Amino acid sequence: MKKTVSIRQNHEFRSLYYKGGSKASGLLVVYFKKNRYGQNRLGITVSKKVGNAVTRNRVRRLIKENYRLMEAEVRDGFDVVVVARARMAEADFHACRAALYSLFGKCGLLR
RNA sequence: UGAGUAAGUUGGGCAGUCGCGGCAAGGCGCGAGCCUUGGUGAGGAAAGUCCGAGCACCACAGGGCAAGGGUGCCAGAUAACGUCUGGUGGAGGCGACUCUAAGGAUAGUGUAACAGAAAACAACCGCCGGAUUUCCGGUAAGGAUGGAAAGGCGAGGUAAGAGCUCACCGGCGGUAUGGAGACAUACCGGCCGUAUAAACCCCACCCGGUGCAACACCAACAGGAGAGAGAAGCCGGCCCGGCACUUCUCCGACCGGUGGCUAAAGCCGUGCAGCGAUGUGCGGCGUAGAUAGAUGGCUGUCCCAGACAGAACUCGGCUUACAGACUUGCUCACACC
Repeated sequence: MKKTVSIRQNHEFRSLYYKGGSKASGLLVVYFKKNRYGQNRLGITVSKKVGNAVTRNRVRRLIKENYRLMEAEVRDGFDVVVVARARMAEADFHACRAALYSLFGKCGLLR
């Protein structure tokens, strides 16, 4: 199984916000854009509005884990950034999973 | 048993399963890297970044003074501290115990709103004496104001009063004794104008600045500087010279890579010294090191249903947040013997 490649550079995030498509729900916002690497890259943004360091870590892990589990069903060749909104602080695994599937579906990222 | 007080420990457990970061071993690959196995992987506050150190660079390179900042009862502990320990004075509590920014008001300056006559060379009312009515003098006992009113309270004394005199208490100064010291106790003296120094200030002691995004090394592109050679391009009739080309060296240095980066004034047990902080001997352990940032998800199960909260160079403290569970010492009340 391939490891999840992450997006790191700030300019890449900004490029996605500026040029990519996006869909939002109450919990999450997804930005996406076709890239030229032939594989997917994931970036996760959790702002300080969500909570303290522990809460942000938990949210980041939830999103990462859910993405990992559904990665096989996602079309290749996209950069995706998932932004957590404030309400994610109270969300559990299943809520996160539902939101992520719904948004990815709307974005046309699922096979 | 109840109430309290001080100190300490712990900070969901177990099983299955899917994952993540270092490390080690083995394997595959020219290599970048990949795979397998093993072991390891957040806190008591990791937090706030408030003090003190190590370490790094910059500045000064010796010393003194000034400025600015900090500390402020005494003694000790410590690498150091604004921390800690043991004391002293003061405050609170029946008590165990707790709290205390606790030098100097006789170096000087300032301030003390409102009220009040007066807030520090006190006379408004009152009281007493003399004039006789409107004034002069004495007086801090009483009234009234205030957070504070000229040591407190009682007696003597007096025209009325007053530390004017005396006893006790308090404060100040001196002497003696005890103590390492802060201080304590006793005696003597005169009765000495309050509070405020987290007001200026005075005194004593201490202090250079910036921080791991420090700093060191490796380094691509652009750019800059220098050196050498050439018969060969351009300017030129030719030489010199200049420009361009090529080679080398140096500077520079984004993104990036490596180091710094974890063994440390370390932790556990125990003996000795000390009231204690702590020191020291012996034995054992050697315990995260990421770089967009690793500790998580799911399922089952148990219980008292899980608080505050996430390492980012490293230590010693302080401060703040915190559900619950547990241990020990001591105090008070009640009951029993």
